[in-house]
Order: sequence, then C-alpha cells, then structure tokens
Amino acid sequence: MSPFEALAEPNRRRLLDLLRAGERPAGELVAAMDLSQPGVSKHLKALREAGLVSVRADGQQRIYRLEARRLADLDAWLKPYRHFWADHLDALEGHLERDQ
Amino acid sequence: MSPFEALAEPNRRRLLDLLRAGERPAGELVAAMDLSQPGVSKHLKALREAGLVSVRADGQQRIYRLEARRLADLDAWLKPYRHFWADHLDALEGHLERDQ
DNA sequence: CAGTTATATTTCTTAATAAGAATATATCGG
DNA sequence: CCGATATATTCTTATTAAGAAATATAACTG
Repeated sequence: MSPFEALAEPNRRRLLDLLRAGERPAGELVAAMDLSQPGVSKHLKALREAGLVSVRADGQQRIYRLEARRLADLDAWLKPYRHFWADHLDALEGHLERDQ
Repeated sequence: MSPFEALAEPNRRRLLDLLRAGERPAGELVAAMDLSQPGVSKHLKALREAGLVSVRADGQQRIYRLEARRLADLDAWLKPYRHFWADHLDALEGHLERDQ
C-alpha cells in the first residue's frame, strides 16, 4: 500500500498523530482509538506496509514507531504545489516559505 | 470525497500535476492521460468534489483549473511531522523524543 | 505445562471504488 | 433543426477495503 493510500483513511492518520508523541505499544493505541483491537491491528499493518511505521518486539508487546521519512516523500510531492498558496500569502504577510 | 482520498489514486495525482502548468480543457487532459475519456471525466469529478480543481465552461469545452488551496490543508496536516526529517531545525523547536 | 496477556490473522459481510462500454447532454457550425 | 464535437452520466462487473466476531500465535507467569 502506498503512503497516499494509507493516509486516505482517517483512523490511520489518527494513529500517526498519536505516534508523533513518541513510540507506543499497540495496546495503548487500541485504548486511544475508538476501534476494536483487530481493527487497529489491521490499520497498523497497512501503515507498516506503507513504510509509515515500524515495529519492534519488547516482550509480548509490539512497540510502534513513526517512520517520518516516508512522509517526506509526500512532502516532496507537495513541494511544487506549495508556491501556489505561498505566493498568495507572500503578498499578505511576507516571505514565509524559505525552507526546503 | 476528502482531499486525502482523492490523492490516493495515482491518475488523479497525475491530473493535478498536469494542471500545475496552467488550466486546461478536459480534452487535453484526456489526450495526456492513458485513460478513456469517461475515465478521466470521472476522476475529474472526484477532484472537483474534493475541491482540488474547479471548472468553468468555455463554449463546449470545460476548462479545468488547479485549486491549490485545498492542498494547503494537507500541507497543514503534514506540518507537525516536518520536524522529524528536518533535523536542522531542532534548535528551533526542541526535541520531541523526551515525553515518550 | 496451563493459564493469561498482548497482538495478529482469518473469515464473513457489506460498502466503496475503479475501469470499460454504452449512452446522454450540451454546445457549436451550418 | 442537423450533424459533429466535447464532456458527463449511467450501468455493469470486478476489486478492494472496512468493521465485527472468532480464532490463532507468541510470550510471560506461576
């Protein structure tokens, strides 16, 4: 599954948002989501296959971690579009868009 | 259809890429894509519903135009993740790994 | 080993989506 | 109005994805 497809699902975006605060065992993610345990597990699998998260075992727990490198690909796709609204903002509030 | 869902389909991303060069009639988009006319028309509809393109009539042609504002939403979603690969900006924001 | 906890996989059902073919709508030139 | 062009909308069918429930696997505990 491509990163774009993976991000199409709101629950998966939410899982990534949760992982932004740091790595977490699957159980905590299940508790934080309004989804069944198998449901979360399946979405985590999709995120793994998209390369957006990685997992390591710690005893019987599976610790999930955000893999933001793949989001950089998305960011790169977005880059040539950015000037379309950056130009508009430039006129209003100055030159924000200097990073790459 | 949300922008995220709209972008999940590669042909639709390609249509947006084509529109980056400027507005174009549907027919030119059909010619540039390796898809049937109805196929392109349907993807354009999805992009319209996601707010990613707009259309205006010019005679019997429909001129499509990129609406990059909606991509700004995606850019905004991505923003809190950007720190993860933009290591050189760490000094600005501090490190996020502490609170795990 | 048996029981328990943590997580993953399978199965089922249902809903969404895609492509292709055929057809419909709208606009133009005569 | 007619024929031609440009584009959109069905319709059908196949694939895919989602949630729920049940079950499986793997590791820890005693």
